[in-house]
This record gives sequence, C-alpha cells and structure tokens, in this order.
Amino acid sequence: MLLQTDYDHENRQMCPGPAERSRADARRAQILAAAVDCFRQHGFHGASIAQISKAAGMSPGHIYHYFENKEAIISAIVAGDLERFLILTSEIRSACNVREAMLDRVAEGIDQCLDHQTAGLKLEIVAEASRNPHVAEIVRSADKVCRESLMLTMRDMRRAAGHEDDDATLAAMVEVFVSMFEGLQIRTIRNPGIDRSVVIPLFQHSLRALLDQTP
Amino acid sequence: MLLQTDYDHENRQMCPGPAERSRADARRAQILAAAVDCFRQHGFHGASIAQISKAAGMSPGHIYHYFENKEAIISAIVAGDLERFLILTSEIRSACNVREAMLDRVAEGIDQCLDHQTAGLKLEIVAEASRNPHVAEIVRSADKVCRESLMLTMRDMRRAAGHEDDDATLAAMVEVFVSMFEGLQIRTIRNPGIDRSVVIPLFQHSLRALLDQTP
DNA sequence: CATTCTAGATCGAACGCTCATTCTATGTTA
DNA sequence: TAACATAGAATGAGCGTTCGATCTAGAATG
Repeated sequence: MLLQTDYDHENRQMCPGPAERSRADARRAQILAAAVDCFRQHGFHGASIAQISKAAGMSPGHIYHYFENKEAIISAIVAGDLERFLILTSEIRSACNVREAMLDRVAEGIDQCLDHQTAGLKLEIVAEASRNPHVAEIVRSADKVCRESLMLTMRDMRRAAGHEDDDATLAAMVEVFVSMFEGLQIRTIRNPGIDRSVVIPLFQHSLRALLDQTP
Repeated sequence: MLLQTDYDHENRQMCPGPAERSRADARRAQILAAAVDCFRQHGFHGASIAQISKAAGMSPGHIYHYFENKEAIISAIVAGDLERFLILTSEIRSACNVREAMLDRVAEGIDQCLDHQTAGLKLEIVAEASRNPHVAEIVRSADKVCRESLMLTMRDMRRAAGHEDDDATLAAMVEVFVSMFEGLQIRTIRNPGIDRSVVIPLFQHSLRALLDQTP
C-alpha cells in the first residue's frame, strides 16, 4: 500500500481480483522481482538499470514508465519488505496463547534470518538506510510500527504471567528480542556454516529468560 | 600487518619507531582514513576515487601509487577492522575472571555497537561480503578466528562453573552471544532512539541466562 | 660547498567505459 | 483513432584507471 502512486486509471471494470489487477501492476511487480534479484547479487548501487531491465525482459527506458527513478525502485522494495513484516507480527499477535505462539515460531523466524539471500538483501537495505535519508525514513517509520505491535504483544504476555512493566522496560525487551534475530542475519553472512539445529534450542532458552525475567 | 606490500627500500637507518615509519605508510593511512569517511557517507560503491582523493588531500592518480585499485582499499579497511576486533577478543580472554570480565564489558560492547557511524560501516562491510567473494573471504576467515577464541574462552568459563559442553553447544553459545551484539548494530540504524541505559541490564540478564544455562 | 643526478612523490589531464535518464519513433489494443 | 506500451538509440555526466610531465629532496660527484 505504501508508495503506490495512484495510477489506477479506471481499474478494469471493478475486478480487483487475482493479485495483479491491471497490466501496469503486473509490469511493476515484474520489475520489482527482477530488481530484487539484481540488488541481491550486486547491491543497490552495483546493479544497473540495464541489468534490471534485462532481467525483467524489457527495455531500460520502459522501466521509467513505472518508476520515477532508481531510488523509487529501492523504496518500493523496502516498503514491500516491511509490509510483509507487519503481516507477520499481526499474525503472531492474533494467536490465542501469544507466548507459546511466539516461542513456537522462533524456529521459523530463525530459518528466515539464516536464509542467505534474504539476509543479504535485508543488510543491503539497512546499510542503505544508514546513509540515504529517504530510505532511512521508510525503514524507521515501519520499524516503529513493528516495535509498537511487539510491545503490545509483550505487555499482554507479561500481564498474563503476573508482571506489570513500564513502557521503557517493554521497549527494551523488544529491542533485545529483535536484536537477536536481526543479529542472525549478520551471522549467516559471516559464518555460513552455522548449525541451525543447535542454535534453535539455545535461542529459545535465551528468549524464555528474556520474556520471563523478574525485574 | 596484513596487506602491506613490502615496500621498505632500506627503511631509513633502522628506526621503525613512531607508528608511521615511512612516508609511504603515512600516506597509506591518510588514504584509508579518508576512504573510511567517504564509505561511511556514501557506501563502498557510492563513494568515488575522486571524493576519496579530495578528502585525503591528494590527486586521484596518486592514490594508485598506494593501492592497486578501489577494491584493495576496501580490503585494507576490512582487514584493519577485523585486526582491531581480534585484539579486543584477546584482551577479554586474558582477563583473570573471564566471566565477570565479559559481563563487565557488555556495556562497553553495547556502546560500540550503538555508535551510528561505526555500525553503518560494519553493515556496509557485511553487505559487501554477502556478494563480493573477496571481501567475504576476509570477513569469514577473521570471523572464524574470533569464534574460536570466544569458544575457548567460554569453555574455560563453563568448566569453572562445573559444566562440560561439546563443541557444537559451545559454537552455538558463541553464535547467540555474538548475534545479540551484532543485532544491536542493525537496531541502532532502524531505531536511533534506542535507550541504552534500559537495554544494558536486560542484555546482561539475557547473557547470564545464556552463559549459565544447564542443558 | 656547490652542482648534478636520480628516483620516488605528486599532479592533473585524458581515456574508455558505463551509468541513469530522456526522447523519439513504432507497435499494440480497444 | 486515440491512448497507452514498448523499444532502443542518444545524451551527458561521472566513473575507475592510466599516463606522461613535473616537482622535490637527498645522494653522488667534483
């Protein structure tokens, strides 16, 4: 939803149907998929429009019908990435036993962080955010939403266990919680031989200690 | 020591003295400092030789007297970065009470990870390693040394507390341990408003749980 | 001590290339 | 026919890198 220039031009007689409503949206998705591929392989600045256009099966010039410039493609990818993350957190939040749902899904989260391709692009995005103010703003505002969602989740979880924490403590819990996962993205680059099956139980142990801590 | 082409040409009557022995080494350091600055601001591929040469106060061509090409500059920075990390871990290892030394230095480590400038460059390096095989090799071989050093440290620490762990468990402990710190580097970009004074005690709590765990 | 020599230090213009972006012409579709 | 889709060449800027010319400081020479 973010960053989608309203471009609907009457929208094909009311059928928002099958994920790709208009030809324009299909082309847009096609470009984004190709760009993700290229950015993974060469980085934001290493990948050229020529490469992306070749991967997307169209001419370089044609890309500019759908995106204002290269940075707009980057922004769209970042926005899509974070939209997906928001969906994940809202899924966790809607589970009946949130604490167990969280711990159960740790393995899934770890596997996602350990995926080399995914991790590479995520790191590329953060590195870009550390110097590109426009990307930084997208990343930070979405991160804020994610943190707030996680804070609410944790407050419920802690209340159910009889703890009442102030906001600062909850925020810190969220930071440490997220740190561990995001750190794994770096780990998988620096040590591709990491053994997931041994890391998972340790991870769960540490998370339990974090979530159950008494101040 | 790494990446220093033997370039001594008789070395000024035997005085390896004050950190910068020859003029060439001084220039080299000057270029590296300027490059670090530029890379932080624009990334490895966003920063140009022209920019770096201006920041270093010399002509573009002159840089090529000291570095074969741009990637050699990147490699030198990565190598220097990791050399410093190795010094840090060896310092921790040589403390008398290693466990307490480690927990004491958590705050220091956190502050370092939370430094926006440092974190930005570290992330740039990892992102580059995720696609540049040459950088990846430097990063991974140094990471291996660091992990081995940390494993030995942890084994001693755990033995002193009466635990005997196998290598896989120790390796996993190291991974989770390092994950938490490296994750902070991402956190400080995604949420610059992070409150260190609340995060530190939580961090220490979680680390204690990790280091003292009974299998 | 003055002069010449020389080799490294340094410069900055020039090269060839690739980039992001633009523009015009043509194809397609309804 | 009208509006949009698409191609691909053109543009100009900027890139990493090379190269020949100049500068400089100390060694060699007288």
